[in-house]
Amino acid sequence: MKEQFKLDNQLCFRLYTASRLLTQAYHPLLSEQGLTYPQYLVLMVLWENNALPVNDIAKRLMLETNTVTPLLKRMEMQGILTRSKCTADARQVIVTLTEKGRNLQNLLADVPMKVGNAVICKSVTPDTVPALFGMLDDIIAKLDNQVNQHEA
Amino acid sequence: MKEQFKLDNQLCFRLYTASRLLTQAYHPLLSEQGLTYPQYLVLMVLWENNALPVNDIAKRLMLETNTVTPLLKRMEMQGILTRSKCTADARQVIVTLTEKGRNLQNLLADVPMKVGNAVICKSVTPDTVPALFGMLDDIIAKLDNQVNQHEA
DNA sequence: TACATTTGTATCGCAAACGATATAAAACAA
DNA sequence: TTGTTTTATATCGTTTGCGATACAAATGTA
Repeated sequence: MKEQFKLDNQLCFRLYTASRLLTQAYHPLLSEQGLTYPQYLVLMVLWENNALPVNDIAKRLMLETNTVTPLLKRMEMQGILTRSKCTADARQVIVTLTEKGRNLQNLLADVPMKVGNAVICKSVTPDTVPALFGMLDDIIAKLDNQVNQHEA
Repeated sequence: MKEQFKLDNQLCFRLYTASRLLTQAYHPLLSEQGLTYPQYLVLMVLWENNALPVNDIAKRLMLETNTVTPLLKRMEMQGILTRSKCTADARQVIVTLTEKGRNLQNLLADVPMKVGNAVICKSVTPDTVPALFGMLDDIIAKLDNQVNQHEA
């Protein structure tokens, strides 16, 4: 059995598992407001930028529009945001938060702290988080470059 | 805008994105053999342990059986493994690799190195990977405990 | 202007994930 | 032994992700 095939030596499996479990930690907090984790991500983007075209939201989340479009439609049906054709460029769909969407920030005010506390452990503390962020950001940048280079 | 709601301050979004992008890096290599990344994870478990009940596979991957069962059925249809009732305990379904499933290890021999090279970057090197593994393992253990305690 | 190309978004199909629930077999208890 | 609980899997429904593709609007070009 080659060492490289052992599950315990896989970075991807760790990222995949940590991502799933941390997303699950959000679940009870978000479902109180009828939200999923990807919907919460869209909200964070729109809280920073009240109105954006679909493409900008997708780029910010590093997702494809074919993932984001149905997600936005579901959020529109919940009255969290509106989708409207841009007059300047009729191809674009501008996504705008509603009052309800903006107000969700207040209703979710304690989510970041609760989830933050849930991950604090021996090796992950306010002191070490910047290093962890740095490594993850580097991995993301490296992989993103490779995908983009492959396309070009 | 509260600092805690900014996308750039989110651990979960980084894990989620890094996981997705790294899984995408596997895609061209795995699709050559008609495999998906979760199927590759199942293979790694079974290469370590030629035959296992469904539950053991699910526990090793920290997934629910309702995720693993359909995954295994698809792999069975591809002739990678077999699913058979256990005679000692008729509730269990024992999953066993076929010759084809075992042989996939040879066909995928260069995958770990290729993907490994794809993530090497400034802050992620053979020297720093152990620290990264440690932090991710701690996060996973902490979150797993909280879920299990919540159940008990 | 006419035509080709690019861009922005959406549709389609399939494979995960996972909460909720069902079902049968085993283990346990009265 | 009978009834209850637990265990191992599976089914169902919904939401993601994403590759492949479609399509209309905008842009570039001959």
